[in-house]
Amino acid sequence: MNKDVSGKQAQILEFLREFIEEKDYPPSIRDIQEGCAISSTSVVDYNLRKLEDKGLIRRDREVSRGIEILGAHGRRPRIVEVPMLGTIAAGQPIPVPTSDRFGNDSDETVAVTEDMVRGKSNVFALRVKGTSMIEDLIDDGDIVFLEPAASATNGDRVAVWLKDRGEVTLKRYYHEGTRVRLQPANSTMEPIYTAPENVEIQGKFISSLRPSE
Amino acid sequence: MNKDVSGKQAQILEFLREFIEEKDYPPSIRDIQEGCAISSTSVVDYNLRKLEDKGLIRRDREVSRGIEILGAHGRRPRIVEVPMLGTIAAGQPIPVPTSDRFGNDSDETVAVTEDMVRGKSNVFALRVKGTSMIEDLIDDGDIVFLEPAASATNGDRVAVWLKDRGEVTLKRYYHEGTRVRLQPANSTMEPIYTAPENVEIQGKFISSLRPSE
DNA sequence: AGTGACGGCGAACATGCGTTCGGAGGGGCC
DNA sequence: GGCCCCTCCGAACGCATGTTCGCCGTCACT
Repeated sequence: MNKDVSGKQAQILEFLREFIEEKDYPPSIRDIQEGCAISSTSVVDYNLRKLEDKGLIRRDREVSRGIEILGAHGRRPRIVEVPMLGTIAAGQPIPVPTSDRFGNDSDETVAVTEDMVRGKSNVFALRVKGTSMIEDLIDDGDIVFLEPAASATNGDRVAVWLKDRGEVTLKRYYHEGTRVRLQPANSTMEPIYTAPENVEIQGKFISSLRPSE
Repeated sequence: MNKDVSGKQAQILEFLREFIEEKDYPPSIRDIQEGCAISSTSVVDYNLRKLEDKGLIRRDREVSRGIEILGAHGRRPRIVEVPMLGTIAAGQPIPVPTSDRFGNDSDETVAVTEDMVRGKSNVFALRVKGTSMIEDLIDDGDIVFLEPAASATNGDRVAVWLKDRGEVTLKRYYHEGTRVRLQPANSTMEPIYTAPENVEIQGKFISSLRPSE
């Protein structure tokens, strides 16, 4: 079978992409017919079957507009909207992310492709203020994605709540005997030493993103 | 008018999101009816009109499944597929991105939200090999997005083709009198000095992305 | 009680839309 | 020519689906 689509089939495929991009729902067979100047719906059907055979689209039979583009150029990467809960590393407390997501609609969110938060489900985002993690390549203004966590292993980058100071900060976490060392990734800054009871881990670092201004 | 949807309308909206997320095309009114355990199609229609009045969805009348979710939670951020043309900073030449995009379908691409390449149209991506730009927060393994360019102003981060070496590298560009200085952002590395005729600018840095492994 | 807005019901209607079918050119092959 | 395979036509068929319409119960207000 001719694997590389050509002519009419390529045209239909292209039309599919444009239509979906524009309208957010797939075209009907007759939409395709008009859009590609094809004389009969059966020709469209015929070529759609071909495309389906070649694995380029998937059709839900008996369902209006039940066409879905497959393959690298059709499969839309999943987008996740991550709630942006505030700013970190400069004093302000952040609210603990509630598992109750309902009613959050008015909150600011960042939309990212799902590979930024791979696998995780309750991810939240914080905007970084300051350069204390610069050597971990996290700059002022970057966005970090965290997953809720209550504990960490040494070396993890975590958002911690310092009870005595009433602030939240992003640091590397080291439990050293009877104390906890919160290590900035910035050689001009000193680590924070404190008692384990004074720290409350809020989230674990997943990934960071530098918004292109 | 009651702006905050509740009960049945919220349920329908939620069903819409889930259905589209799963199937990639909108549900029919009867799909909604079943999915939300509603007794009549007219009730669905009634509530859809309400939702439309409130500006939460858009309907294409007389069109099957012509429902589109609006608002922050419905509008999918645009995704752009950027061609990944190769690796940069360790010797291998990269092909010049051709303006002829046709037939590129088999090439590897990265899908990112459009804000990573804001405004630009012919962006391409390269995977960074090495740490020569580490102080610009570009690490080994990062992906950089570049726009085609033939010239640059001092301080720009550019991908340049070094004719005598036959390689491409990512550096900061400084034109200094009769020579060009290509400055790594890594204090352990020395700049490259060369003649202007020897360098050919291939692209200008737009943004970088650290894939979460 | 009367009234009117609101949300819901169920049936019928009119179209949208996928599918099917007989048929017709146009190669490639014997 | 005769025979297959691919592609395309046009029309008809029939289920899918959006829409309309009359009617009902509830609630607030008068």
